[in-house]
Amino acid sequence: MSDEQVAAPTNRRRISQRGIATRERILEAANRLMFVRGVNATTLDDIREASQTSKSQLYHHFADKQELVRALVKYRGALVLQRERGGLERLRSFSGLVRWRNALVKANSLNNGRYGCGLGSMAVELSDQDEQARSMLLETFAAWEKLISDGLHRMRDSGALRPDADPEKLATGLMAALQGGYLLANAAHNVAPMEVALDMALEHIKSYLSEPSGEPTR
Amino acid sequence: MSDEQVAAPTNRRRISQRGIATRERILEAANRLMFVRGVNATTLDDIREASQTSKSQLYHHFADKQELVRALVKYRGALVLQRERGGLERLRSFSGLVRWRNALVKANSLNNGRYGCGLGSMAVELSDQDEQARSMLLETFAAWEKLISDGLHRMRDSGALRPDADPEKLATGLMAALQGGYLLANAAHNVAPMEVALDMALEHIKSYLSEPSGEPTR
DNA sequence: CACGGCCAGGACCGAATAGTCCCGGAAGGC
DNA sequence: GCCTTCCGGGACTATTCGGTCCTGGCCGTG
Repeated sequence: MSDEQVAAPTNRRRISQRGIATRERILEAANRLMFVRGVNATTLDDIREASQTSKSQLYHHFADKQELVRALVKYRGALVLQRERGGLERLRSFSGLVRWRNALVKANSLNNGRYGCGLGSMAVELSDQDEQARSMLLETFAAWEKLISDGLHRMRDSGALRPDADPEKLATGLMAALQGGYLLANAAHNVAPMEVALDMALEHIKSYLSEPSGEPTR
Repeated sequence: MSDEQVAAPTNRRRISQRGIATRERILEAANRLMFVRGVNATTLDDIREASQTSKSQLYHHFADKQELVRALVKYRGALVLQRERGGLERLRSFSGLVRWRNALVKANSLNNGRYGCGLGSMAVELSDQDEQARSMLLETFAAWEKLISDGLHRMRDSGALRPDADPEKLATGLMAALQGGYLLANAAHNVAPMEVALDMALEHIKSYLSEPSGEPTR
């Protein structure tokens, strides 16, 4: 772990492109398998096989399973944030939110609602058993919510949202609806509940839109 | 399971009060432990120890761990529905919903948001690994939502809710907000997100209240 | 009061899975 | 072009945990 700190006299490069590729392959396999089976139900042998590597590599790149899981939390968090940045960074209007909603629903409908949210599932499974994983997930959720609330702030600044709208609370509510929607959709093997949940959150945000464009509740 | 059906000639009582008590003790212990550690992270030895019983009892009352987990799903589902029936059966007004919300938040705040919803956590952990458990959880969620939507129907029939309110969708949205709130609160070790989520859902329902009592959006 | 069935206890077994070790071989510097 | 260094492979070990089995004793019944 921290023995990279101990710089040997001769500049030794402990990084190698092949090594990085292997590490990536392991994480990618862990990501796939743990997404569908859950973290605890996935064995290291499953991962080894799926990643076309070996035990020694797993333990070369990760101290133990817990470390691998933590690395996965980081990995998956980065993936989600990157994806979400694409959909939210330029958010400036309500219709942008609708497009964002549609993209999430569409993606999840490919699985018929199964598996839920990569981050949400891990949060449920790990929050009570790995404090460090929990706090990383918490940060990721915060960053994700911030992408949303930043967009809402822009909408408020531009006058699209009324001044009394609270972007942070709206973002939290939307995130909860999203996560709850994922959860119910997973239990139902059907995206419908997720759609209903997101539509509720969007209607709630809609109720904070400024008058000009019409504010009929229905 | 169904071998009680096969009635032997002589009326043999296979039930005994002590046996029932033991079974109950096992389920109660499993309920407690799996609530805080999660299902997969709880071992049968943990349960045996916590319930002051032995291995043979576990396997006397349950065929295997999976059966125990399924029994727990039923057990916990019954508990939740019973609790929720108390809070929702007489629901007739918006303030009743607020009281219901407050009770849930208060209960969860005792854990500082930890552990989440007993049903929701199981749904996440089991949906991808036990089809039967998933469908039982799905039914339980449906029954829970029905308690809510029945109340909303009563409110609509009495004129408290506008005719264009859709009790089923509102109930699904509320349930998603609740589950998402539990999830975020668990990750944060803080009930705040759950409160925000529930308040969003309640405000959404509020927007469907009839005019007379005032309909200020804010 | 004796007998038989059911329940509690816990030692024991086997499989699965996390984690270790050693060797072969490729890559890159001297 | 050799030699050190690090990466990859997979056999091996240890442990945990689900599941079995045998023993003893309590309880109700004839």
